Amino acid sequence: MDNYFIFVPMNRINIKDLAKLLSLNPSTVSRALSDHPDIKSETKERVKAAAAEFNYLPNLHARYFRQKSSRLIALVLPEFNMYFIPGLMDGVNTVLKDSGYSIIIFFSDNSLEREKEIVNYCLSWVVEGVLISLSEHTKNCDHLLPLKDAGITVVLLDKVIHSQDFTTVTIDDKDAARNAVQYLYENKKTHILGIFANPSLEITRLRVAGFTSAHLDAGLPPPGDEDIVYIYKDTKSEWLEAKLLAKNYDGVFVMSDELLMYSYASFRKLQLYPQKISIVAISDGILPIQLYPQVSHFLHSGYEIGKKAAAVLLSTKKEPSGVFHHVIPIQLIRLDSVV
Amino acid sequence: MDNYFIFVPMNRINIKDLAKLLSLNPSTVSRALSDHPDIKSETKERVKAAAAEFNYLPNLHARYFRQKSSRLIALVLPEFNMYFIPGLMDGVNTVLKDSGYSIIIFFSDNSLEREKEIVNYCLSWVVEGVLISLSEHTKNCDHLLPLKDAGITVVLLDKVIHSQDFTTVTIDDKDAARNAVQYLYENKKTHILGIFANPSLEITRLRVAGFTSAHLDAGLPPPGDEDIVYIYKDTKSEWLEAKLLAKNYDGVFVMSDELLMYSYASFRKLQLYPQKISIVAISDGILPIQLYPQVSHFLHSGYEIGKKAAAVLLSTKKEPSGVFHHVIPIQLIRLDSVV
DNA sequence: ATCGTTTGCACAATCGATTGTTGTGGATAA
DNA sequence: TTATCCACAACAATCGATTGTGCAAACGAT
Repeated sequence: MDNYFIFVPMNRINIKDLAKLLSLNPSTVSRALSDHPDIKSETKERVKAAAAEFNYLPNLHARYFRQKSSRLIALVLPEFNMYFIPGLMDGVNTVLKDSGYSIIIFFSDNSLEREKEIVNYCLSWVVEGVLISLSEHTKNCDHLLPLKDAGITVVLLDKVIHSQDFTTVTIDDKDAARNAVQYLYENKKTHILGIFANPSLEITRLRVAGFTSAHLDAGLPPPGDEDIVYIYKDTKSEWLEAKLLAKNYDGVFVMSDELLMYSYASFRKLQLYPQKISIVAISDGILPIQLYPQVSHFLHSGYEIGKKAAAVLLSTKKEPSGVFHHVIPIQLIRLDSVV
Repeated sequence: MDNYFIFVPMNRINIKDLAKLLSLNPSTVSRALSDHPDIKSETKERVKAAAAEFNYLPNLHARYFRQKSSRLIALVLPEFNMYFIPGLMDGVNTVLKDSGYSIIIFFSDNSLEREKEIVNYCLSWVVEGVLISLSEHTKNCDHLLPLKDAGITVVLLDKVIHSQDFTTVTIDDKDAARNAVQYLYENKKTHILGIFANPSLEITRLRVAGFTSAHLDAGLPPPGDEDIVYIYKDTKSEWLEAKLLAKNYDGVFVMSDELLMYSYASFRKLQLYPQKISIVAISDGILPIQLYPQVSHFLHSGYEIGKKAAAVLLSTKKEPSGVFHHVIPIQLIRLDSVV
């Protein structure tokens, strides 16, 4: 008298069960459900009715395993920030939700090692496409090549490294920074401090380049080392405040929402803004309108980048093509902060 | 002379190829890679070396298909808001990232129909757990029962409906609202307006209940219909402003970040805040400190809820247990807004 | 009546990995 | 010497769905 324990009540119907119920062959059931012309319509209806009645749902692992596809798109993000990422995800989801693809999401936590692990995961899951925003410790895209070799479409977005191997979707970082400075200059600001993130990011280097070249274009003396500050996570706000007071700045360029959030309190506390300086930022658009007074910015829309990247990925899958570097146009949002 | 196009360069190594290369049986390779005691260590090393050299990665569809599991957790969200969801995702990811599970994400777009579709997707993907925050049109959890029947662990979080069928993780909504009002009352505010979201949400009803009962506890007259406003997406701000001026309010309770964002401009524009009224909100904590002046709030942390829900899910999978309703403690963050 | 041609379905192989069972050579014990 | 056992791998079935092929019945044309 053994004891039998039933751990999982297997009440899940598969295609074989369904076939048995209908006295048909599984292959017939499969073809009926996918409207194969070989199956007469009466049979199709019987099969579909039974499938609905018994709540048959195909096992996608089995299906995609056989079909050598997965209908899975990986979204790989370096971290979760409040500003840019939500819009990006929204944009990606908007494009993919009705395409039959599901989104599998990974966070690299800004670690190259983890990014490599994730690449392996993507290969193991046989995903059909990868949307990736790189970690800040990633210096090249070699670790993504196995994806390409496996025939998996890869699109880099936002935090990218330009190369001839992978398509990218970004804003024109250099141009955005250049325009921001020019906008300040047009409003008679000539002493401009630039606040930037980690200089090892391509996105930072490009924005610094734009910042610098705009000075030259405007006939201003090029910014000195003291006019460009790089802020890391552990930078003390006192240090920034000293920089702010070191010169008689009349304009500030802030390269991201995180930095705007970080530095805004100092502007207010030192009574620099709006009294003495004007501010222009590059931003996703949410934070600047929440602040008081608001901040003019060049709109760097995560939503648009996400939408574009997902769309590019889908169209590349439909019709393979070469490597492109897509640039999302930016847009000046004029608010209070430049006078 | 036909033309042959090679669409996908199949350079992916599977376990059979590896076995052939090593003159071994696939089963031996499989056991070697998983350190089965039947395989001698010399063979194991040969196999592992070859696997590394040829970059062998297991096909997880095949593996999990055979093993009847998937190592996939579904995260189902009603929409993407800037305040609560990012923290929630961060919390979920923090717990799951090292557990061997991958996160597959779905957005219901606040549609019950889509939610049902997603349930089917979860079944089709044979996910091992579902973390779900319900859509605002969801009135009961019947559509989740198939998940339960299939033996899939389900945890409702934040936007939930309490029932005896599913475990939930929330804050004590009623208590949070009650405490908020009490806090205002302790600061001598006696004419309080409550700003609430869609009254069909359980979360709204609970907070309204707390709002009302706190009046009674404090000996205040219960709030009239005019003291409770429900704001939908298309509500005009003029309407709210009329309400704000209709009575001589000295306190306002705002039930969420979205509503705080929505109404804050009106408070400022009408010069009610900080001049005439005090504000207390329930918030994820980000927005209130960005506003100027800042807003005191009861911290409703998406991060904590996400972490807890994911942890509960994992522990339930390890050791199945009954239905629990977990409540995350809230915490008062005193900032400028109550005087 | 005979020979195609459809029509409609069954049969069987297959995807890649895991796992229960079987088999073999060598060492040890009887 | 023969029987027994163990270590190590090979063999084969299996998961659920898809898909190439085979084949009988039905039909039409000659």
